[in-house]
Amino acid sequence: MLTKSSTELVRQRNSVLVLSVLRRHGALAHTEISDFTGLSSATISAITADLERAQIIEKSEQQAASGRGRPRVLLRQRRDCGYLIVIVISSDAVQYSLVDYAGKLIDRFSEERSHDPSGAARFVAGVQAGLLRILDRSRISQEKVLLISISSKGLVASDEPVLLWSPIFGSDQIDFESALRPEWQAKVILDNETLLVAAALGAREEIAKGADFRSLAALSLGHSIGLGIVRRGNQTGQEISAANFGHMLHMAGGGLCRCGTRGCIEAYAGFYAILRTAFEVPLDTIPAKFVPVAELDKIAARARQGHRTSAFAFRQAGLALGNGLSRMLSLTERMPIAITGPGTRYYDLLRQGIEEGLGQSHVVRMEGMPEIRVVPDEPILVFEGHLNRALSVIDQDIVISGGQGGE
Amino acid sequence: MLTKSSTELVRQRNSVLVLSVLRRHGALAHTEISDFTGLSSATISAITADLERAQIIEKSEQQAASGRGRPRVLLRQRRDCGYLIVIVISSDAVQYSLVDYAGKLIDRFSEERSHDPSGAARFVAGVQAGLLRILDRSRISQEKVLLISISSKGLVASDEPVLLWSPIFGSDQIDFESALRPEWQAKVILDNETLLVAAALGAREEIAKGADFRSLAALSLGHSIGLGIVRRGNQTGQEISAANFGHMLHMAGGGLCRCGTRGCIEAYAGFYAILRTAFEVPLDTIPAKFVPVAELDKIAARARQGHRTSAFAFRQAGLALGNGLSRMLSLTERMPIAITGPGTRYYDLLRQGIEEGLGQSHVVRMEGMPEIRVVPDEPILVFEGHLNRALSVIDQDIVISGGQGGE
DNA sequence: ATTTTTTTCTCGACAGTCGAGAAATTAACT
DNA sequence: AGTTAATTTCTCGACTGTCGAGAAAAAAAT
Repeated sequence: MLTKSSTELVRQRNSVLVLSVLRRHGALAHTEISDFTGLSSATISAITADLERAQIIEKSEQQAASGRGRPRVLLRQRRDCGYLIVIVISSDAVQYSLVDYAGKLIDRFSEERSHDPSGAARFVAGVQAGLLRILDRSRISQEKVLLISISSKGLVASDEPVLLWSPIFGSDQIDFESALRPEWQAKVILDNETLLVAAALGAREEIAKGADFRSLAALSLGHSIGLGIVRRGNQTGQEISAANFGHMLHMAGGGLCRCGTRGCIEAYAGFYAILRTAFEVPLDTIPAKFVPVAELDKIAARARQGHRTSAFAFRQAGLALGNGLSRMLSLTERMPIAITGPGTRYYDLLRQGIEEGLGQSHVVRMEGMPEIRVVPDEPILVFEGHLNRALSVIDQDIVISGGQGGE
Repeated sequence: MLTKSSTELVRQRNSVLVLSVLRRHGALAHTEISDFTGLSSATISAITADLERAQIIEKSEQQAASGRGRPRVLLRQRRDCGYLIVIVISSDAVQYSLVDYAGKLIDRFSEERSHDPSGAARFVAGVQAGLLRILDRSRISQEKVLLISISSKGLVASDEPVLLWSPIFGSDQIDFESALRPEWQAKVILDNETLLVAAALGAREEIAKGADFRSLAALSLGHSIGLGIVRRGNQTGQEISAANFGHMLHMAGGGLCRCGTRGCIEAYAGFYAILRTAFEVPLDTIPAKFVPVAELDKIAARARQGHRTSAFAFRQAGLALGNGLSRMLSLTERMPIAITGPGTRYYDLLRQGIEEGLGQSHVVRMEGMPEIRVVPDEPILVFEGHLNRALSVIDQDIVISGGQGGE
């Protein structure tokens, strides 16, 4: 549905544009902002004056004059304009990070997650406590927290911050919005972890390639399997789509998955599945809840030394991944695939299976093998994705609300 | 990538908005346009005056005054403002339609496609001839044709009007842009046929449900299998994604498909595949190029009378479709599925298999069976999709170019 | 001290939207 | 017939926004 436009909307959009340029390039002078945005100098004056009045940006102290002429006045975000809390939920820990408006990490700690199945209610209480703790450690007032950005593996609702299904809590849903709402007035967003990885890689790609960038998929290999897809939208930045890839059907009536269904990709390519195949345990055995990486390393070592069954386990995993990716590519355009997560250390063993699995489909035979790259440092990408996404949401909100009520 | 906004852009967008409202509701008075768009009366005056001057819309003749007060002056598109040619390519014919700017069908004819494999080059020549013919029959000058909107089954490039793969020409690519470029200055767009069906259904849904509409998939059953997905985008109307669903891998190393790959969905659910299974022909037999519907009707009749192998063929087909759909749903959000195409007449036989196939996956077990509806009149939907899409593209272009050079 | 160079700020012109009220036009009422 | 009420369209001034040009500021070079 189209909607009406007004001159005020123009100002809003251009203000967001200025903030985003500032975000991408750091502190900038008047002239540089004008160059990057394509807006005229007069407009930059007007917009920056507004933003300064609203205490969103500030003039930085005079730096050593670089050349002759009137020295530049650099503009930068006010760090104390607002804060962001990032919560990364993984299977064994929850990491809390406090970030200022300029994107600088102020504080961070992790809390081990006990593996008791006490469920969602207690976990939510833990998150509430964690939030208060990070706030307390840094002595920042609660109102200054503009956004809480959460990520988890699993399936996330598209419009609300609700975790629909996760490998940790199963289908015990968690609604973070309502869990935090009375105390926190900050906006709450929730994203699939691998989606953030894809978003981060997409942003990097876009900086490198510019308009040539079209789309990209990120595949995360670990205890569970995740997939994120980033596509460059028509105009509105880049449109991002999450995925429940790990539990896509690989083979009807196949091996039993942790989720209780048979034949999921994860039941072939998850760590526990590789273990199961390597030890020739029947495929309908209820899988182990958690597999130490050391265990898998041993199997990998054996496989590399030529041990048949071990190599076969990785090959089967690759095949499931390859088939799944080929199915994904049947529904989207051709795109490069980035593989991340702890499973990348076994890529040498998985590769042949992945390629074979891909090769069995029409799209790949027609368009050729997609580019596959390995990007091991997943946690960095997750955090980067959080920042990209969260800070641009904050920019948006801050401009719409016209600063902190000051006008 | 964000881009700068200006006041002129505001006018453009609002002009497009006015045109789109006119499109949806037919001839409207000043006041009504104001109501529908949310723009003030003064703005409507300014915009409509511009559009009238540019000869895009016109005041209609006074109608019988309906109530008291100053009588309304209805505004409507000028039919002769420009024309659209719609080309629907199907396996046995090519249909040409000439439509005026108001969306009214002026002329239409079909040309049988000879089944000779003389290939793409000759086909392109046929299209060129067809275009000239429809132009000639209606005595409309070539410059007045603003857009040529083409649809076909198969895989379409996302940014150019290039047919990458089709059941008819295989991977003999056809670039319609360059094929028509010297003679025709009209814009050329190409869409997957089932995508247009999905777009049309999505538009209907959006009218019925308003903002509640989120997304929808259309599945077309016939000699080949097609899938289109429509999602409501963030702001920019609805974003649409094409799919190569028919040749998604159903089962590795499975039955031989027309495309030369093994195990495609089509190799189980296409008409020829159902025939093959019903007659217990080995699955690696090179499939028939074309299957008369009457032939399939016979099998269906036998199946309905309880004939085992025939019923099995439909069940297998349903299973492949259900598995495929479940895989699609693993990569997207939950959405209703509309089934169209000639294959809908066998839906009673396919249904059980489809539901079983869907039920084998994690998403469906978790979120429940998606809503499935049967919408048999596919050709109408294809044409409706063409019109929706093409006319809104024309509106866009016409506003940007500021009418036909008149200012 | 003056000139050159570079950056920032300011002013008037222009484009767009909006609200209010004037103008137009018909039906209904006395 | 004359007047009033209702309804629609048009117009005017106010406001917001962007832009180009040139003034003002400030440091280096001459």
